[in-house]
Amino acid sequence: MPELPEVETTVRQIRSALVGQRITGVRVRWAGSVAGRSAGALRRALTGKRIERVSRRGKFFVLDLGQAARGMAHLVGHLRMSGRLWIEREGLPHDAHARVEIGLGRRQRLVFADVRKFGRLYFTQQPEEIFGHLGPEPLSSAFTPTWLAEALGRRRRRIKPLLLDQAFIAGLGNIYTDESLFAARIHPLTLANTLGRAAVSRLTTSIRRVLSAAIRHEGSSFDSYYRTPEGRSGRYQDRLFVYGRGGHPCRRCGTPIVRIVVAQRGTHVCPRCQPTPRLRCRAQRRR
DNA sequence: AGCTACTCCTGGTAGC
DNA sequence: TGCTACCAGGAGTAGC
Repeated sequence: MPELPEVETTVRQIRSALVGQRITGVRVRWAGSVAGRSAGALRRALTGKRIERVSRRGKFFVLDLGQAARGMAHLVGHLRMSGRLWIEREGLPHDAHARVEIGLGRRQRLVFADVRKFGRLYFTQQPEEIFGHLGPEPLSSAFTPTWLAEALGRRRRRIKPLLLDQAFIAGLGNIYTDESLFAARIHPLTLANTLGRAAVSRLTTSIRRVLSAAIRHEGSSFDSYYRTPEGRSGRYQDRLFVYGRGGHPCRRCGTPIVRIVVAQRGTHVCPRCQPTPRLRCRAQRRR
């Protein structure tokens, strides 16, 4: 499922083919993929616009359209569970799961495909209305141990659902949250404000390292859903320590990885490397 | 504030 | 072989 590394990989691989292109037309094959407006309205809004910039914010991809002087418009999208983007030659038979096709110059088109139909495209003048609530980018300079320690200290919440909360940090999903917590040797049920300075420091480093390594390996592909725009599977799934490895031996200590459910999400932990938080330890110390 | 349940949706698979 | 039932899961929302 596309998280930050998969969206980053996608954006990097479509950027050079898109920037400078003018949109020649739009075909919506599944109206539900377009948020907030009709297929016709999206076509009228996009047709004729020039793509100036392609970027990412959290798990959203962003196409900046038109000239800043005349007020930028933006095509923002979220791939959710099974969305994909790629560029192909105009005239090919369309993909079975193609939901929106955007005509470009040079007889090419940008395809937004999505098996499970959870993904969405938004056309907007005000992208902050769509992703303004997002927390900091974990690979930016704003994401520091100091910031994280302060932010965690204010939350009485289990660390895993907090890391999955896009308003807290942008871009982490189920896979990279489990991997980051394992790398930091933190149990997913630990209360955020009980983490010590050393643990917060490890967590900061782990999140950055896990995401960077996943980007270097073009993300993770488990099922047939995620492929890069160039058609390759990701390679990071072969390097995972816990996600999807329930019952298999921990790569660090050999203890079988356990799958539990936290906040309705499958969650993978090494019971030895990530000891269960003992909420009574304060009371015990007092005795 | 933070938890759970529910919704959207399909392909894959377990069970019969 | 072919059927049904169930599950995964990002994020928004409702209700407690």
